[in-house]
Amino acid sequence: MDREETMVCASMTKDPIDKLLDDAQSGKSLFKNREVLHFTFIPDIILHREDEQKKVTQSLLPLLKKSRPSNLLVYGKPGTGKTLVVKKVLGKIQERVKDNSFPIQLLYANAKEETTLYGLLVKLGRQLGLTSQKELPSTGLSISEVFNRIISVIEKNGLNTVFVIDEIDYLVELVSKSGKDVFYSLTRANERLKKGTLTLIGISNDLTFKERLDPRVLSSLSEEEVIFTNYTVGQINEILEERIKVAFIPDTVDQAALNLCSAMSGQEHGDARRAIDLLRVAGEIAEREQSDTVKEAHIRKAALKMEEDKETTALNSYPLHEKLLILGVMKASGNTTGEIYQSYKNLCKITRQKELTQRRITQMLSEIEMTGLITGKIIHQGMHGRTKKFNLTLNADIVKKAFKEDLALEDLL
DNA sequence: TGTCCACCGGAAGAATAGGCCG
DNA sequence: CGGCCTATTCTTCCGGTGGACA
Repeated sequence: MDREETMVCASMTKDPIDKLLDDAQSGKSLFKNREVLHFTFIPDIILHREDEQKKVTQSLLPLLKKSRPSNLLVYGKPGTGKTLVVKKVLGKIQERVKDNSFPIQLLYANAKEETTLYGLLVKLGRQLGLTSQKELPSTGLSISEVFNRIISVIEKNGLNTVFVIDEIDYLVELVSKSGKDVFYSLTRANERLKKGTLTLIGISNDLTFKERLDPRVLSSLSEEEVIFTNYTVGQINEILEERIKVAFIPDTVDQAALNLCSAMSGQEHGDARRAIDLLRVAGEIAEREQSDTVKEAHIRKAALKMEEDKETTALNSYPLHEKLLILGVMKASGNTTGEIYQSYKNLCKITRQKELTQRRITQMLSEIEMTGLITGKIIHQGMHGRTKKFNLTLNADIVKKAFKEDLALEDLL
């Protein structure tokens, strides 16, 4: 991608920018194939996941025989290849079944990316061909109506659908907020279908989320379970080596850098995604610095950069009032809820926004606290009442940098 | 020992924004 | 269009809290 874009620009010549670009291009590249360093790039071999692949495949075998497999629950920490394996297996099954008049429709949604239950269902519906606003409006219908429409498409076309819901633990949150029992309908949808089938594959990072689930739902959702273990540092090392072979020009990654990279992401979480991303970013940094090889220092820099980027995107994805509130936390004279609320009200006045009530603000603070951008702690001050004190966990400069682009906040920075 | 601060956080329902249907 | 539906966000209301201070 990057490379293509630069080429397009460079072909237009004359500009001083192009000069720079030309120079950069003629400088040596460390990469052979950068694509491979995206975790989601699926190579044919997914290392060290043989058991899991086998289990997932086994539980989905009925699809080949035109019958409905059990619903499936997949557990594992982030970066353990859960989604990759599921997608790979389903892809292969789809491939085999393509010509025997038994099409499999694959639907994928990530519950974390949707703020509402409705949004999640719509996302799934869209993949079933309910694309137009008319067929499936993005708001306004009742949940059960959306559900009925999805079911009726499946029925009408006699589809065999596989719903893959990533981070399904998050869906429990969404459901519990609105009280509707969509989960139940989903897991039991087959009883309503005369033609076509519906198989649910839930992917979860949180091993404890079962406890929060309605037992009726649980029994039908986790007919089969596959647990993905964390990668060990050694395994991550091998995975990286494998990708390095394809992605980099030979001998451009120092052994020390490789070791550091697998250690940094492996020890704590066993997270291969992070390891691969880290390596890619480090490679890019090294290249920009015109270094011949990727060194330990580049890995460290990359780790910093990734941390910052993560925070920046998290900050930017907040709605306006949450942003104002975060700024409020930054600018407040103290860090108790009352002081933060005052500060927030002030910012509202400046930006001419209607201020929300303190109740709502405390709720927002708790929500932001969940994501880890701020930390809160309840303290009792005797006569001076009870309050919760909040602290920003990130650097104020990063917040400023992140919010700079938001026009509504321009005056505040 | 009792008071009382300053806010917590649950519950309920109003407000808003959209779609249906006659 | 008007009446009625739902989902989601926000407000209103309020009982509850733990310890410093009188």
